[in-house]
Amino acid sequence: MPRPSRESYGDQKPPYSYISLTAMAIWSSPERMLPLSEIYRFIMDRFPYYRRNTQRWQNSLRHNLSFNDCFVKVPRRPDRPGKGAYWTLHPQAFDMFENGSLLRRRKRFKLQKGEKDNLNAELAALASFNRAFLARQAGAPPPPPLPTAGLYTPPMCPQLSPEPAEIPEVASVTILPRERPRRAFTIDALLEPEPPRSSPSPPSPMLPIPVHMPRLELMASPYVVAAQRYQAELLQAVHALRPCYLPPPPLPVA
DNA sequence: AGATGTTTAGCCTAAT
DNA sequence: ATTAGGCTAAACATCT
Repeated sequence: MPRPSRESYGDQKPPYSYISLTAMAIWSSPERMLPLSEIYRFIMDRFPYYRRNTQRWQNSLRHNLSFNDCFVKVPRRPDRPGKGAYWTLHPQAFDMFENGSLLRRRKRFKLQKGEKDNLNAELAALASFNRAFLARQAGAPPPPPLPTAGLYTPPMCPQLSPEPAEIPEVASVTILPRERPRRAFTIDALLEPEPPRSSPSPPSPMLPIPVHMPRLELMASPYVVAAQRYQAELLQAVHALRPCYLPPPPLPVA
């Protein structure tokens, strides 16, 4: 059976739920996170059906983003102003779909109360860090250009092939075992120098999970990695402003 | 003002 | 019959 092409649904409604469509969009992006407008654009580009009645389905999609724990809202980094936050997938939500099929979910992804509280605390700390950074910047001369002024690429985030694989397609995705964030998301913790890295630990076993997605390797926690990375960049800038008060910037996460 | 985000509610369908 | 997932509408809040 030939695999259906990207546009094969034509003006017909594709058989994917909004959750699936949103997951596809997020997955297709190099950073594994997108602002709402980009999610809309992805869906409209690939599925002509959604070029009509935009108000209706976009309302539904926003409802899904807010309602489902599988989507995580990441505050924008302060040097990337714009409307709305970035949306990403919760790393534990990757096996939501039965047999990896995007056509049907295995079960609703629901975080435990404590997990949700922790996540919210992390993200709130991140947001307040951003506010503190902007406030500091407002009262000081602008910092030197940040090292990665262009496209932001999380270090552990592998790139898709330049032309993203057709979506959906059967592929094997490897999920790295969840690991603890190296730093807590508190201002104090972020202002501490990064602890020395121990010798590399032996590779952990991979957990192969078949899903209908482009081939890629997923890190444990995209938003955590992304957030840590940009906080490191911000700290470099802050350090340049107040060199006598702050510890040296963390080592580049290469 | 318009875009974005949150929440509640009701209806439908499929699975259990 | 009950439950869960999905879709839609709508009211409201917040942000740019």
